[in-house]
Amino acid sequence: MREEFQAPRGFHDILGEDLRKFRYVTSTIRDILRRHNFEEIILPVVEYADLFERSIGETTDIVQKEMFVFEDRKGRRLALRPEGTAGAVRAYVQNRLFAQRTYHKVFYEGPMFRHERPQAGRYRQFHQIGVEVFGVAEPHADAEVIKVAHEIVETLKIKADIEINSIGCKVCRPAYREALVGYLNSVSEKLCSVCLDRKDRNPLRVLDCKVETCKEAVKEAPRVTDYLCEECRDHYSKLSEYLKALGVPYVENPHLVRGLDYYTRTVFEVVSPDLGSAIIAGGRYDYLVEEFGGPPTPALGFAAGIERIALLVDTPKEREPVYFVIPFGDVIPYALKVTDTIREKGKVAELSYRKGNLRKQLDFANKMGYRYAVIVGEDEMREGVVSLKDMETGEQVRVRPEDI
RNA sequence: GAGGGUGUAGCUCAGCUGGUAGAGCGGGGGACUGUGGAUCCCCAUGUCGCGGGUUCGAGUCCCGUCACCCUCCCCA
Repeated sequence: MREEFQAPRGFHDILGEDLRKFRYVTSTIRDILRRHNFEEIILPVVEYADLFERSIGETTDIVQKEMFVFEDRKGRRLALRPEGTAGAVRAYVQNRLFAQRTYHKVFYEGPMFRHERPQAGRYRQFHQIGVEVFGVAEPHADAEVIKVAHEIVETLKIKADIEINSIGCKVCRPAYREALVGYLNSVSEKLCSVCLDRKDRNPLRVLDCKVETCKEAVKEAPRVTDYLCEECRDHYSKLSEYLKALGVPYVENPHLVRGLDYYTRTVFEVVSPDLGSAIIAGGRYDYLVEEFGGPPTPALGFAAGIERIALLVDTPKEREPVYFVIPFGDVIPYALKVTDTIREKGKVAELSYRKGNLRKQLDFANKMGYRYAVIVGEDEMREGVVSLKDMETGEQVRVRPEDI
């Protein structure tokens, strides 16, 4: 019996042109992070499920219906990570990084898992690069983190808008929440059924609703920014000032709230108008480290969705600097040696295993996008040289293999 | 989780009211073993996503299922 397998729904292979784009995106981002002096950490893909439940929030969709949860042999509940921040905070506390120095800048890269309906740019296994800054309360850290996000879209030449907001802290959010719920009750007949439910459980998210009548109803709603306490207001206005100083364009979106419970003060999204969704998003989470057993430690970060970004980039189309060695006639031992010599010089060389006349061989090299053809015929062998042809310019010269 | 659409060669797709599978691109070979992006000729593409049903007969109709795409929800 022959059975053909398929990858499970929402899980996919990344190869060929997609992989080229993927690598282009990740290496570009990594290079930006390197210049900002972020330090890499590699985090486990599996954590205890309640790590996410307590940080992201019990009532969020991510926790309620999108986590891959399973039990280990002792019946402990484990989860495939749906995002990176919770694990990063856990690692920060568990490894006592707070004891090493006053602040830390780290980044992670890897797969995340959410059990949701696949769509363009949405997978059950997707990949993120995330950055976190631990131990800095001041808004210039916020500005620099948002600058990194901006640099990413700029460098990759992606059209995107940066939206920012502040959702306050322990001190001011309760009062705002109360005012908001009061307002929402007064317009409840205009809200969609989902929002009626949200109104009591997580009222801030009503502001985010895409239903037209809700958007309309929410226009006159009290604004978080009007309810911020002294410190939060100061933080937010300094952030704006610093972003201007850095030349980072942004728009204030008082309805931006983000879905995860751990955020405080600054939240932001980098939204692609072409995709209609966020490609990078993050914010500040000043209480999470403490909630996870560490010392009180303000922190913030963001995550960038690699697949979504890859949908928006064009990779530069260049010939790979590959030396394609074409043996022609009875010259295999010599061609083997020539290929090896080129590799010893640190260049990329491939000995052609293909059959056919020279025309076909060159045609093949051309199709593969190789930059150089190294023609090794009997004439060349006799003289101890090769004919090196630049496939881009068409120029051809005779050189000794060790001079390539 | 809800709604809708699609699934035929490696890719893009055609295939009428049911009668036993096609085109382009790509691939391989040749014209043409010593110079690529071109032209011409030839060749192979296949459990028609999978399973079941209706029928003398199903790529076509019906049901189920899986995957993908779109919208909603949510999110990177």
